[in-house]
Amino acid sequence: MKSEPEVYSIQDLERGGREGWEGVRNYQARNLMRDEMRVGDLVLFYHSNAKPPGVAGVSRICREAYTDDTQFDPESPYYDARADPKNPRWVRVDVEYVETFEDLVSLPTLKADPDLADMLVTQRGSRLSVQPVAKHHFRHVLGLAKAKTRA
DNA sequence: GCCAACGTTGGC
DNA sequence: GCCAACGTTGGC
Repeated sequence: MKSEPEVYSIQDLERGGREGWEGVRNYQARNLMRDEMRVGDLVLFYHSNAKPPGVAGVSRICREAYTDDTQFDPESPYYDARADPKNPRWVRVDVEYVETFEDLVSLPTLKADPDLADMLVTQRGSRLSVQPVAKHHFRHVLGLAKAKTRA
């Protein structure tokens, strides 16, 4: 899951412990949250629009998809005038803090790793804010993070 | 249902 | 700040 750290970072999650992942306004991302994410699933927390961008840590799904009510709030930046309270179109999940990597695993690092050549986030033009991660990719990224921590 | 125009994302 | 990628909108 991607977040701009200036808006919401892994450090914010560490402080708060838990957060509703609101504001996703893309159908593909929504469908992933609604159909794939289950309590206990681990999440790579990615800092986008950062210098450098990359995976900053790990979080975990602690509540499955439910209505993202910011869609009905005209004051919210995530307001969607077309959303119908009787048939909400956007959902959020809740995530909880797991860990912060000692050093962020940067996008250039991910892109340079042949084992991650087919990971979605390393693909050109990959801008989906919620992406499925293959188990072996997940483990590999954790391995990179641990290696950095030991060094 | 096509597709051009437009808006957003996000790396660089 | 630029711009490639790509999603959405709306005219037809």
